[in-house]
Amino acid sequence: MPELPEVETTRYGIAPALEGQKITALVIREPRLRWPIPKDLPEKLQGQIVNSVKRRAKYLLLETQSGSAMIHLGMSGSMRIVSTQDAPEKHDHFDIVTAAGDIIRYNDPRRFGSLLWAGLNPDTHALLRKLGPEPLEEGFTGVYLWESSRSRRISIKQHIMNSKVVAGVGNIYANEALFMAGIHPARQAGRIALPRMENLSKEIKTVLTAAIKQGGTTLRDYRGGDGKPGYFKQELRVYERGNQPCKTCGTPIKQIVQGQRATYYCKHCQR
DNA sequence: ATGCGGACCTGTTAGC
DNA sequence: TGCTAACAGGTCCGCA
Repeated sequence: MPELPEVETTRYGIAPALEGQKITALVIREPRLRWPIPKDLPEKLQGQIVNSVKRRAKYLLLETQSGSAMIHLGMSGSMRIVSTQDAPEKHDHFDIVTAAGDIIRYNDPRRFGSLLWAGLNPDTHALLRKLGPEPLEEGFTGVYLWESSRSRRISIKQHIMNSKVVAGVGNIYANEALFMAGIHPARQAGRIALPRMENLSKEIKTVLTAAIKQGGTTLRDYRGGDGKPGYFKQELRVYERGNQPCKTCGTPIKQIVQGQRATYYCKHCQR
């Protein structure tokens, strides 16, 4: 499911039930996520007040006085707010219960997600320390992207999907941004000139911002924290459109595999 | 340092 | 209709 816009949509959905609220319990039903949920996490969280819900890359950070809980949704995770009379369903791996009586419930069929503890300065956590800049912040620019790619022989698509380069650009939005920027996804990152990198950094920001505005992209079963699907799917230009006509020129969209991930592009519009 | 492939899981769909 | 294989929104790790 979730790329950056979907994680951001989830953040909007769950923040009102968490911010300023006291956590009365963390109920774990299945600790075997990508990394096991730490055994001492329930006692760490119990009694803590959530000051704010933030996002770094695709991690949600629940900030409390003593540190932050760090949640990743993996490929198939989602969170929703339920109440005490709602029985847990299949793959509902943990609940965060608040003093107001809300339950923030985590569901993840593939269990690629995680729930970890990050301490008082989450940026120093091993999983966050090496991340590149946030794509929607000022530190991510065409100059940065250009400098980060000199002498790199990897394809531009794999380069922008590398979380050390920029945090949180996943497969859907990498495909879409490259189409919007008119750049062929297989082009070597180190061979793209600065003006085109300026263009690409802008399109990454534009496509992510537009997707957040639409509540994310619902492909199969994704729902935001408020239970609504995302409406960005109708805006997709190339993703999952193999053999269908390019919305700009009509040429059939090509589908290839790069780094074991599906890539879609228009061979006429992208060079 | 860089790049590649494998690994972790379950559910859905395409193909025979 | 039913079985099997391929594929799916992520990303870390180990090896060459």
